Amino acid sequence: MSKELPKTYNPKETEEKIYKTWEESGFFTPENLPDKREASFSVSIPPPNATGTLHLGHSLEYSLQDAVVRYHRMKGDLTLWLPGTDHAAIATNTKVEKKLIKETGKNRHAIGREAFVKEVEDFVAESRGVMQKQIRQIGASVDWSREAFTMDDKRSLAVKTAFKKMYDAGLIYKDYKVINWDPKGQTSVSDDEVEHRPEKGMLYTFKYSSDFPIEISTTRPETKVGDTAVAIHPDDKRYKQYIGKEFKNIEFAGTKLNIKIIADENIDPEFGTGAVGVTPAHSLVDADIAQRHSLPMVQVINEYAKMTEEAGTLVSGKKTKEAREIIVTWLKENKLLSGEENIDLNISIADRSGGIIEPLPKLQWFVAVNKKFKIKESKIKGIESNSETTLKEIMKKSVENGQIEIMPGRFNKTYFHWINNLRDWNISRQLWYGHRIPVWYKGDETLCDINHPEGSGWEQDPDTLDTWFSSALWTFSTLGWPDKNAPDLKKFHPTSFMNPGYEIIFFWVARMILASGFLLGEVPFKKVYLHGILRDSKGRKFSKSLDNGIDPIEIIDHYGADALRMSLIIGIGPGNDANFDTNKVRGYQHFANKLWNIARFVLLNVTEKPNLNASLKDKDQTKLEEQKELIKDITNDMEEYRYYIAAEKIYHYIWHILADEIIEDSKTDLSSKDLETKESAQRMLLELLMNSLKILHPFMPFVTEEIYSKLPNKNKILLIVEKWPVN
RNA sequence: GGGCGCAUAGCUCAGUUGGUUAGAGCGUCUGUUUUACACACAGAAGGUCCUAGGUUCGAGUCCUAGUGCGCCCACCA
Repeated sequence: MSKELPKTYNPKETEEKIYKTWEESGFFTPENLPDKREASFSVSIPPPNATGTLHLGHSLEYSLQDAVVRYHRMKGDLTLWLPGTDHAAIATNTKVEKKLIKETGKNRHAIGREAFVKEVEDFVAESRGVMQKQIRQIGASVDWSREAFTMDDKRSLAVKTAFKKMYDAGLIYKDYKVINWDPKGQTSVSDDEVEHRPEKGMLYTFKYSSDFPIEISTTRPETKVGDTAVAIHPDDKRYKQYIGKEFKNIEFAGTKLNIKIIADENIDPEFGTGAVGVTPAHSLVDADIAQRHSLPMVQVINEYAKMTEEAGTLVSGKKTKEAREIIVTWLKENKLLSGEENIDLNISIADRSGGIIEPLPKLQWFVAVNKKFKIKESKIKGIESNSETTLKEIMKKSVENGQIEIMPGRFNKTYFHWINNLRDWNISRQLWYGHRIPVWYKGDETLCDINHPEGSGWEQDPDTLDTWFSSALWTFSTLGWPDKNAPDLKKFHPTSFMNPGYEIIFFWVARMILASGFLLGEVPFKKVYLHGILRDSKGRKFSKSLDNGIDPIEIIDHYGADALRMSLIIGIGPGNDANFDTNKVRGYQHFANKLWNIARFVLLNVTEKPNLNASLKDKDQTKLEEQKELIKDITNDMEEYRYYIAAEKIYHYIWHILADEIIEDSKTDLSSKDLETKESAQRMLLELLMNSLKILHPFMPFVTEEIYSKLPNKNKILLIVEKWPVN
């Protein structure tokens, strides 16, 4: 070799150049891959939110996915890794509105829907550029020619088509129901977007009036002006005599209540007084009771968490918190309050805005998960074509029968538990950024269609869709669906591997299974490898308030992308949280340098034209065979998705076997005057190094590719398309 | 209230189906310019694998109970 390698490996000089070489080679696109490839292997990237820059959690995700993808590419599969971004309606809407207020002092209403959406689109375009650059820097071998966005034209068509198909099947319906309302974000949210936070509260026990026979308990006295019933357990002897009685025009805190006494199995006679004041409009549980007993619904709280006129003269127009105090005072003054007790309770919070959820009755769109429909074509085991099924059953069977394997297996339980308790999915949001609901109204007419209906006077539903509705279609909306004959769809769906965080198993994984099952009659992916949360070195979550965020680009600048990737794979098993420590990254930076110097040593010891067919001495042959055995073992680990173990074994082999033992031992042979001895040693080292580069490449693609380019025994243009050494 | 996870070297964590002297990174100590690498090499110290029982020829690994952390789900009003 003519040129001397520098003493130390410099990732900064190498990485950008190498990534460019890969992109220009076209090998990220499966159609351009060399050799005949039968089996396809496809991965959809979990699309990062278009809200801004990527964090280390993304690096974790891409490090593993890229390793998986590169392994399969080398194995000879027709390999596709499809990139893209998610418009993240609620998150982006919030972020841009905040920015707008900060910069101009105007909120979205002040500038209007059209101008606001434009504002968001500009922001998103900019963010996406940053994110694309970051994905390149980590070395992700994604097919940029297929890049997708959940709001682009193709995905919009998919969303509208999916909506219409579900609407036509009767699985999407509009209804006036009690939903989770976020007064801060001014939108409804689904059950999954509600978080619970423990808080100290007060349990008040009282009667509506002095001549009302039953005491009730509540933590929310302000809602009691909306009560229409008192529920008791049917077997409760204390109250049995009152069942069915109605008390009309009870004077209560500035309003008049009509209370019916009803019996319901779900009431716990042991709790409180054993009697519940039923508030159908402001409790999801009470709304269920109300429905069972056909109780009237009185809305006493509005969208701004203030009391309505219906709430009566005493509290009308007040905030809920003030109303509570007023009513408690009124109860005390009228000697109706018999108990106040400190109690631990959970309050509901909207996960995005942090607003306190107020259950409200509202006209919203829902996906019916328990409603039966006839599935035309099903490849899901346990669900026959042309049979009746439900979305819930699709979600259940797809996993139950093993067509989808979730790793680690313990999450199966979580998944099934969620499905069993699942209620209809509220998919409408009162936001401006997102896919607009493809339904139009004209007078009494309602029309669901992909395009604006012909004729004038049609007005589109103002609501937008839950962002997860479009994400649910991701594995196939990116492959040409709704064109059922799209070549990509045929070749690459179901996808092979999906690598999301466990925190979105409900939001996303379950919804993808639902959507793919209904629309395609098949599963969206075969393997779900869940990853955990990456925390800081002290085990704390990364958060803005702690200001402990680490920019992956800084780490890459300092230690190299290979080192970062390695540190995010080794020792991090599926579904486990991990702490991020720069010391670990530094360790693998040293490893990259070690490999570099192994290559230097080997290249220093081979002639310009080494004899690649030199006959091998027995001991050298043995070294090759031992390495083969190790590679078999590693390959087995990778087939079983134990990348976190495989990478460590490779590390150990290269450093402590190849460098510490084999190279050390070879030094005498390399300086031998016997040509055969010398050439045998040279050949052995070249082959061991070559194989080491191949097996390490999925994990540390840059440094291995760079070294590969300098080796005399390469037989491909680039390492990325080299053949995996065993099969 | 239901479900799940974790507890292994000073620190952060691996340990696949139970099988020889329990591993990695970082840290500590002692040496060493040696055909590459001081981002290195040679060597060393450091572990009752949370506790107590049990199964087994054999347990960090399986079972039971307990202790301490952590997570998820759930509107006991």
